[in-house]
Amino acid sequence: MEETGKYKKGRQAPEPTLKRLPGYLYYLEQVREDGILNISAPTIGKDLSCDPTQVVKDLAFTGVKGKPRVGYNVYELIHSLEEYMGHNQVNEAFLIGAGNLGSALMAYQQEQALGLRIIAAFDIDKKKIGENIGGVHILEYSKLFSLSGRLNVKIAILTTPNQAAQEVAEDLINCGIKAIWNFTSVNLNLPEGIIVQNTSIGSYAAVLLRRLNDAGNNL
Amino acid sequence: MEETGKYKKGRQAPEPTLKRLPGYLYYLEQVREDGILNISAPTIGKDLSCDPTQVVKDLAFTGVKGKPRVGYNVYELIHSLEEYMGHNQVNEAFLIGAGNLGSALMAYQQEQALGLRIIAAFDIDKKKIGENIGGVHILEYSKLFSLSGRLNVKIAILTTPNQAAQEVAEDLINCGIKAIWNFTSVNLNLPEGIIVQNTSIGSYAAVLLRRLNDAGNNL
DNA sequence: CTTTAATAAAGAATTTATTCTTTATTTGTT
DNA sequence: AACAAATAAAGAATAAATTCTTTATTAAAG
Ligand SMILES: NC(=O)c1ccc[n+]([C@@H]2O[C@H](COP(=O)([O-])OP(=O)(O)OC[C@H]3O[C@@H](n4cnc5c(N)ncnc54)[C@H](O)[C@@H]3O)[C@@H](O)[C@H]2O)c1
Ligand SMILES: NC(=O)c1ccc[n+]([C@@H]2O[C@H](COP(=O)([O-])OP(=O)(O)OC[C@H]3O[C@@H](n4cnc5c(N)ncnc54)[C@H](O)[C@@H]3O)[C@@H](O)[C@H]2O)c1
Repeated sequence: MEETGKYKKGRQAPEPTLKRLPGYLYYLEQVREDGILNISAPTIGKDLSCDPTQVVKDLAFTGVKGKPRVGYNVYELIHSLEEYMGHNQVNEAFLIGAGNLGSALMAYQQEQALGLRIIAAFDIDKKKIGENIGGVHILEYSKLFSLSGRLNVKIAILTTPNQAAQEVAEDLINCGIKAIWNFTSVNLNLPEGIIVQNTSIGSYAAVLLRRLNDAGNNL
Repeated sequence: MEETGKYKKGRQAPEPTLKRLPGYLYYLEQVREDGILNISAPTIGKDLSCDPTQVVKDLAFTGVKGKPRVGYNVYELIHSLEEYMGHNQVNEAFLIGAGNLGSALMAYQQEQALGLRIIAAFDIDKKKIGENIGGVHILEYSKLFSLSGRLNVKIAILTTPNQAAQEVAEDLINCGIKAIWNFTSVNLNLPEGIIVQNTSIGSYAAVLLRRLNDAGNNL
C-alpha cells in the first residue's frame, strides 16, 4: 500500500532529540566496554536520568529495533547511532585560530567522536605555525587559500578572537566552506545558504546560575 | 485587586529563553560601544536573525520596559539582563582540571561575562601547579579540601579527564560544592539536590552535520 | 503449552514554546 | 491639535516536544 502523508516514515529527528544522541553514544560505548550485550530503555533512562519513553522515541529515529523483554543490542545501537549521525562518512574540517579553545578542540577530537576530523589548523601567530596539537598541524593562515583549492573541505571551526571572526568567515566562504562551527560570540553576516552553527557555552552558565539561585531560595 | 492565579506575574523564563539571553547581552554590549542609546526589537531580530516578537517576549522576562516608536534603552536593557541572570551577585567558582579545556575557560572568563568568577584552579599535575592562567592560580589538588573550608564556594567547573570525573565530583560535594558545571562526558552519580549542568559540545556538532547533510541533498 | 512479566512501539494527551494577531501607546508630522 | 506610523505588550493560535496510556510482542517460568 502506498504511504499516505499522515503515516510517512523516516521523519527527521527533532533538534532536541538530535542533541541528545551524542550522549547516548558515549554512554553506550561505556556499556559495551563493560561487556554488556543488550540494554533496555528503562536501564538507559535510569543511568542517564531521563524518561525511558523518551529514550525509546529518540532511539527509534535512528531506525534501530529493540526486542521486548530484551532491549536493544548494544552493538547494533551504537552502529545505528553512528550511522544516523553521519559518523561513518568522512567529515573533514579546518580549524581557524589555534589559541586556547582551538587547541582544546584539537586535543578533544582525538579522544571523542565528534563525527568530524580536523585535518589542518590555521593561525596568523608565527609562534604557533609548525606546531602539532592532537595530531593536527598548524599552518600559516595564508595557506588556507591554496590548500582549500586542492582539498574539498566543507566545514570550518572558527575559534579566532571575536574581532577577526567576520573577516575570517568571509575568507572561508571564498574558499568553498559551506558550514561554519562558530565558537566566537559574533553574529556572522554571511550569504544565504551558508550554515552557521553558533555555540555558546554562556548559555549553560546561565542555566546553571538560575538553577543554583532557585535551589537557594528554597532553603 | 488581588492577583489571581491566571494573571500571576513574574513567571520564570523558560529554558530556551534563558539560553538566548547571553546572546542578547553580548550583542547589546557591542551596540552600546557603538554609542547607540535606544534599540528596537525588530532591529535586534534582524541583526540576530531571529523573530522580533520572540525578542520582545524574551526581554520581557527580565522585567525591562520598552517604549513604542523608540524601543528599549540600551543601558537599561543591559542592566536588566545582567540583573536577571545574576551577574551582579558574586558567583565564585573553582575549576578542577587545568588541562586544554580548563585553561581555555580560564582565559575566556576574563574577556567574557559568564556571570561567574573562577577564583582558583586545581590539578594533580606537578608541572601545572603554580602556573597562572587568565589571572587564576593553579593549586595542588589536595589544597581543595583546606581551601574550601575557609571560602564559601558553591560552584565547581569540572574539566578533568573522564575517568577522574566521578571521584573528583564526590570530593567536591564533600567540600560543600552545590553545583557542578560538568564538561566531561560522564553522567555523574551524585546525591539528590546537587545541581549538575552537563555541557556537551558534541550536540552542536551533531546539529551541524545534519544541517550540512540536509543541504547537500537539495543540490 | 499456558501464563506471566517485561518491554518496545504506537498513539493520545498534555505541556511547552513559537509564531501570529490585535490592541494600545508613543513620537513625529501635517 | 489631529493624524499617521512605529512599536511594545498582551492575547490567541499554532506548532513542537514531552509525557502518559495502550497495545502487542517476546522470553522466561510454571
Ligand atoms: N576560551 C574559551 O573557553 C572559549 C569558550 C567559548 C568561546 N570562546 C571564543 O572563542 C574564540 C577564541 O578564544 P580563545 O580563548 O581560544 O582565544 P585565543 O586568543 O587564545 O585564540 C585565538 C587565536 O586566533 C588567532 N588569530 C587571531 N586573528 C586571526 C586571524 N585573522 N586568522 C587566523 N587566526 C587568527 C590568534 O593568533 C590565536 O592563536 C573567542 O571568540 C572566544 O570568545 C572561547
Ligand atoms: N578539550 C575540549 O575541547 C573538550 C571539549 C568538551 C569536553 N571536553 C572534556 O573535558 C575534559 C578535559 O579535557 P581536556 O582536553 O582539557 O583534557 P586534559 O587532559 O588536557 O586536561 C585534564 C586535566 O585534568 C588534570 N587531572 C587529571 N586527573 C585529575 C584529578 N584527579 N584531579 C584534578 N585534576 C586532574 C590533568 O592533570 C589535566 O591537567 C574531558 O572530559 C574532555 O572529554 C574537552
